[in-house]
Amino acid sequence: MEEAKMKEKRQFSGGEDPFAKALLSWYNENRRILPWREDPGPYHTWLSEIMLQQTRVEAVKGYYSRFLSALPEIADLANAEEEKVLKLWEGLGYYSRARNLQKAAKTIMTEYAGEMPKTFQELKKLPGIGEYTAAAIASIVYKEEIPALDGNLLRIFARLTSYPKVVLEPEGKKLAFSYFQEKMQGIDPGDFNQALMDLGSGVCLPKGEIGCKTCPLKAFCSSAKAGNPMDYPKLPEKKKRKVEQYSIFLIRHREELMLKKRENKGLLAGLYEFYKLEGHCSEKEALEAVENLGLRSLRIKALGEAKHIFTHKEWEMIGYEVYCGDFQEEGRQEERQKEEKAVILRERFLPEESGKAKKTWEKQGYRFYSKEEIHGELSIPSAFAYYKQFL
DNA sequence: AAGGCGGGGAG
DNA sequence: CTCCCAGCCTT
Repeated sequence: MEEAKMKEKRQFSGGEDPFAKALLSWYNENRRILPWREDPGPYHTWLSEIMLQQTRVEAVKGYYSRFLSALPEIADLANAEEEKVLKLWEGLGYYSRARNLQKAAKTIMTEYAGEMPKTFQELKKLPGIGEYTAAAIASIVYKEEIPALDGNLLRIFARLTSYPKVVLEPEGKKLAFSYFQEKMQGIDPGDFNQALMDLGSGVCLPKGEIGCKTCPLKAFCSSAKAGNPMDYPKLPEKKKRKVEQYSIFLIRHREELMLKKRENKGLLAGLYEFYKLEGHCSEKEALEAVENLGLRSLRIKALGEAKHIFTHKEWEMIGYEVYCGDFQEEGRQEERQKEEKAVILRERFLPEESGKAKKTWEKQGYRFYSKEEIHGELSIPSAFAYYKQFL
């Protein structure tokens, strides 16, 4: 009911060009109702486009509304703690997007008087905004006639023209750009772009059951005529993933757990991780490692194996949970003796002189965090999803 | 031009 | 398992 009403409210003019007319007419009937479309504006469109980079619409919806509730205006984003922004992004992936988003927000506040720049060229200067995103914002919000070439538009172009080469390469993008820009003249460019995106996600699918029968552009499609749309787009050669092995440690002391904030660049930048060693170590080696950190281990439990697949690498992990006693001078004698009885693998007393080696973990950047801190503030990536269940 | 950078859904 | 997703940045 509500949906039908909103659709009715907007009509999309396809102009006189038959291609655009067919596309926009289809869009008018079949467009998706999405939060960022129904409540548009520079900040909303920008946020949605960043979240949607290499990410499915369904995955974004929840993050989008939660993010906007927490940070409703660009100024709120600019002034927020980085930790908070990352927490809002936790699990969404490509975390540099979150950092760049906030960096750009700060730039907008200081260099643009708090107002989003309004042209493709200016938008593209902001961190995290590349060719596609600048085109998307410029066309949707400011009606600039620029095709927003994402995976959908490139795939559709390749099929429409039976493009014989890899369309993702510069030459293919250039041709696709000209092709669509010519057809979007005189039409709302935001609608044109989004119509193609919806067509790509609902009809002109990458694989599976392709919807040529219902496609509004069939009459214009070279590969459909030839009967081989699935031969396009031509794909680049794929590369092998590198496999890495790690041992993951849930090191507990009293009610706290040892974690480290990762470096601010590279893989999973700025996120938190468990104590971790390269390679798969045995239970015995695990205990030695813990003791080398300057900790007194009481119990160890194998948590099992887990695998996480990234785009370009693969982690094979084994995990241990290690309970640690108080450090040397801490704790009462009585309690310690009780703890020692709980040792199931072997007993262990740190010699007094090893007090010097105490807290080696801090030198390596590790710290103990409470459950409240971990759940409320720290962002732990999904790569550790299997071990997060033991939190 | 090539490679790094997440995570998840679908076939 | 493979492919791909409203791509961007660094080298």
